[in-house]
Amino acid sequence: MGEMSRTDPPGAGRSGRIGIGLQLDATHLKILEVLREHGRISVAELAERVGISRANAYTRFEALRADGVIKRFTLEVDHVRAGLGITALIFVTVRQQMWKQFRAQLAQMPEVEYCAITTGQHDAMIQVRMSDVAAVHAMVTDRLANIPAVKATETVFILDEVLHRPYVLPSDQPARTATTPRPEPRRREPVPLGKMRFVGAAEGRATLQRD
Amino acid sequence: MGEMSRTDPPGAGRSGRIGIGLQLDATHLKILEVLREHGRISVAELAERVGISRANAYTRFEALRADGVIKRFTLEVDHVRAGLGITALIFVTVRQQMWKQFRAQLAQMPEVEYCAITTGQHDAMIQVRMSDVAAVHAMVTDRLANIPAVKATETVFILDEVLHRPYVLPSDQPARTATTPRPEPRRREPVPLGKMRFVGAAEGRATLQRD
DNA sequence: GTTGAAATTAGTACGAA
DNA sequence: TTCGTACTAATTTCAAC
Repeated sequence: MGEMSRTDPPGAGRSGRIGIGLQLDATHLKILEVLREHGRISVAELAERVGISRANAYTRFEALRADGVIKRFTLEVDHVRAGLGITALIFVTVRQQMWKQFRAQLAQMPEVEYCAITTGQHDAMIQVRMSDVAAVHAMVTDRLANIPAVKATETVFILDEVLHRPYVLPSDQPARTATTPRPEPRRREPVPLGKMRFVGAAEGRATLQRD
Repeated sequence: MGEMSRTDPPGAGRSGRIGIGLQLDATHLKILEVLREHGRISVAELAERVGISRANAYTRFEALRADGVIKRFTLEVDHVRAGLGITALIFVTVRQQMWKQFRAQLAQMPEVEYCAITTGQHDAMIQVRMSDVAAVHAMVTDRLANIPAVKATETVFILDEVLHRPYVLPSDQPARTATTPRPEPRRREPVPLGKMRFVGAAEGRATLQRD
């Protein structure tokens, strides 16, 4: 089988994309739904589950890869059994104009599973998995605190992961209700006061710069 | 190929596990490292990359599955190309003693990619992917606000995902420095004041209940 | 834990609808 | 585009070392 595709996806890896990409139809989504749960089944079995011919499955499968919709195949592990049973979220306040260094430092931290730049009170959220809580403490105080770009951190622990889907698809979106149609008239129901709160970006965040 | 393993992992799916699980050695970790990047390669090629015989690779591969360390094979998609370019985090305050309903409701929301119970100011964090910001708004006001267990929400948007590893492994952990050895003497360096802040659980969280 | 050979399955190429 | 089939190549399984 080799690697299933020797050719590198044309636009993969680049952030700015040139082509518009292929339009996903229901069959494409079905393929992604099946592969989400069974990323290692053969294309023949994939075709059977989706209800298309094998040749068609090969064509679409390769198209999804070539177009970059499918980035890579991977797997899910049981973190506890893998020896890293403690998960923590670290919210980071980044010193402005040091974003580049912040990103560079993070790239060298293999213990970080996820990092995203966010709006709101903090600037970034980091998710780490550790063997014990002491390791989290060490991570925050020794590793993160030594990064000049890090101004402050706030750590919370994850007590339980209720659900964790590899990804969601447009087909997972609930049908827009009558009360919330598409982006046309900009008027919606009055929101129960004090129940919801959107948090905008902190000042000076417009200076967000890549690399 | 079929599904690579017809036998169901013994302890998979159950939360409380009976067996202790197998002890992962360096070879196991290497296997997981390779599969993390190339979840679809053949076991033959896996053996070659890890540097072991094929039969050995089959044995260990199956052991990792049977023991539940490997939960399932999946893939990564480009969310933008898949049509869901907006990612948001919704921090939820849950009405105490309604955790069970909260979990039940979430299970019926396929648009939620991730949900974890956390310590700190809020009770849970939800990650969603949507086609546009209006959809996030609709999600929060129509879907979440209708859940009685949800007392309040706070939404932040993800501006950029700096890095996203499928999972981290013990072999990804940086070597414990001399300043931070293993959990023995409980004394560490003084932490730069005001730089770090751990946030404990809100009051009444001890009532956390499953299902 | 390793190697080698048989049996099965996967991937490719092609013409037809 | 999609389907069906035949051909080729690779993978898994099983046996012996």
